[in-house]
Amino acid sequence: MLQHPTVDQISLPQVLAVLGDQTRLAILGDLARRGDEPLACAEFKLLGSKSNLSYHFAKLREAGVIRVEPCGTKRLISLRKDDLNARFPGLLDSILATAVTLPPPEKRIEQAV
Amino acid sequence: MLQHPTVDQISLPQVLAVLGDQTRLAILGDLARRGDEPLACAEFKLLGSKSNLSYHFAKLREAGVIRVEPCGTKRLISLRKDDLNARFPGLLDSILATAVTLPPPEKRIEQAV
DNA sequence: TCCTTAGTTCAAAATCTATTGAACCTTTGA
DNA sequence: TCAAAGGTTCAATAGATTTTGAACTAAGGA
Repeated sequence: MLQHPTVDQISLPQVLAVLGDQTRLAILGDLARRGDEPLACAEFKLLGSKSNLSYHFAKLREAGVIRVEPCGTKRLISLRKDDLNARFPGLLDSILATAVTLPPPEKRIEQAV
Repeated sequence: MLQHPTVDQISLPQVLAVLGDQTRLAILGDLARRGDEPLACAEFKLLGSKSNLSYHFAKLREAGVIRVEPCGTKRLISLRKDDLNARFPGLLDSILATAVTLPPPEKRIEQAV
């Protein structure tokens, strides 16, 4: 099973450090724009290579920002909205408000089909 | 004069990246605990060496998190509370709520007089 | 004027983070 | 059973960040 921190193991410095990155903020923006629907890793492919995304998902998961659940050959990514709200009230909302408006990193443009 | 970004130049990824660091979060915690009183650099000396703090203050200033004003031979550090609230409503408050409770980095303990 | 206080700057070293591609694993469907 | 889809892991590299100490600067007071 994939390791996820419990709510009280989520650390502010770690969450901030993990979200202080264009690619990971773009992942958050995509998740938020799609509502509460969990997305498979492949949905984010414009943001980087498979292995690079895998790295970013692990960072987000270890920090407690996303949940990753195996589902067949896929893995579904979802935001740990309730957990983050419980731990740091107001934080996620204020970040998402801006994250959904952020221009995506260069790569997405270059690789756009 | 010291360069400070204007309110609309403040960038979320940069603010988050800058605050995703124990030392800088501790600086924020100290500022918040002292109310709105500006503090001189030397007040933070338990958090690191002079040159190291100078580096962290520059990072915080460049990201738009603090304001640094010369005052005699000192420099007074203050939080850009209003500017951050205007740019990212709710963000600073939710971070401060936790930052003021955070255990200080190891160094402070070792160097405590 | 000279000294002290307070902080900056610089270059070097140490450390950490992100990115890549190749090889791999696991589940599912044919 | 085999192949494909969807991801992970690893080692290597590149790049960025943090830390250090020594040398420096600027303002204020004796």
